[in-house]
Amino acid sequence: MAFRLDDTDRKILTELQADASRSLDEIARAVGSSKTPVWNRIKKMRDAGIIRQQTVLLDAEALGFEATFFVLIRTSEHEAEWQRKFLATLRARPEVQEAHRLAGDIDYILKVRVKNARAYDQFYQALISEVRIYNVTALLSMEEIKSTLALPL
Amino acid sequence: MAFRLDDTDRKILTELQADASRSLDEIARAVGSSKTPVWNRIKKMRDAGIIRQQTVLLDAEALGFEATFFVLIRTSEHEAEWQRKFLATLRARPEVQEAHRLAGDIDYILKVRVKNARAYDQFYQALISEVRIYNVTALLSMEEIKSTLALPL
DNA sequence: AATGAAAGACGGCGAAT
DNA sequence: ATTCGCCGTCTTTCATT
Repeated sequence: MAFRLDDTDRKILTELQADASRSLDEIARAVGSSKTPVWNRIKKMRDAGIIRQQTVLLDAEALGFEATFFVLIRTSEHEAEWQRKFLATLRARPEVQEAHRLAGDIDYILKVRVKNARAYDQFYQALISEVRIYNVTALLSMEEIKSTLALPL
Repeated sequence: MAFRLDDTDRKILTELQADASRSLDEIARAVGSSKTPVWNRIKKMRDAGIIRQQTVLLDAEALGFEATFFVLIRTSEHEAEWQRKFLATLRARPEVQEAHRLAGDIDYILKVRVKNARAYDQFYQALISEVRIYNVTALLSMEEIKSTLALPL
């Protein structure tokens, strides 16, 4: 899984992360190379799965998604079947933007993005009706200070 | 800031979120329209800031970013100057992918992505040396179950 | 591994409906 | 607000060094 990047690869990824809408020529100029080699490198990284997806970042607030919750979950269940169902539920729910299994006494953390507090409650009710959960703490975000996916290469 | 989207706008955004590398013609076909109207709508949404950025999603693990922490922060300081400095620090630190100010007894949550536990410790030491913090809990992710930015439009 | 050329596809925009 | 269609630019490939 460890992919060897050289300096040029890293520069290309940095440029693409910052703005993937630019033309190959512009990217090439920015990294001090030219079209074809840059194109070949991008293709290689795409094929290797380093570059997963090309997408657009939307303004969630402007689209009416005004509430973000971080949800800390403790469970007493650790059977395979319970976990399978829990994960399937999380994956199926579009308001769940992130879900991680944790080390320590909190078992899972979710990031849930919804239109309002009511929509969160609906999600919460649906979740606990589908799987047994021992303890849930919801942290409500008041302000998104920073949000980026960019990796510091 | 509330932007009025119609059904076609929503479909376009859904398609772009799923794969922004496709041509205008393909997007247009997918949403049941044609090139120019789709182009005009995208331009409008771009200008309105609904579409913020076009970017690539990278495979963090394959690039050696193997540790993700969620960091819960309590502070006793609530002065403007302290907060200004704290936010500036978070924004300047590339390992901080997300930072939210919270309601409730936990004041802030961070998502921190680093190469390994050592790199996290370096971040932590740098953070507490720059600003006074009352209490920090770091939650280590064992498994990323889900990660998406897609909003359910 | 990089350059240059070249075909075809695509974006961007205007005119017309 | 959509269709058609044009032109210039860009992607993608290949031959060459």
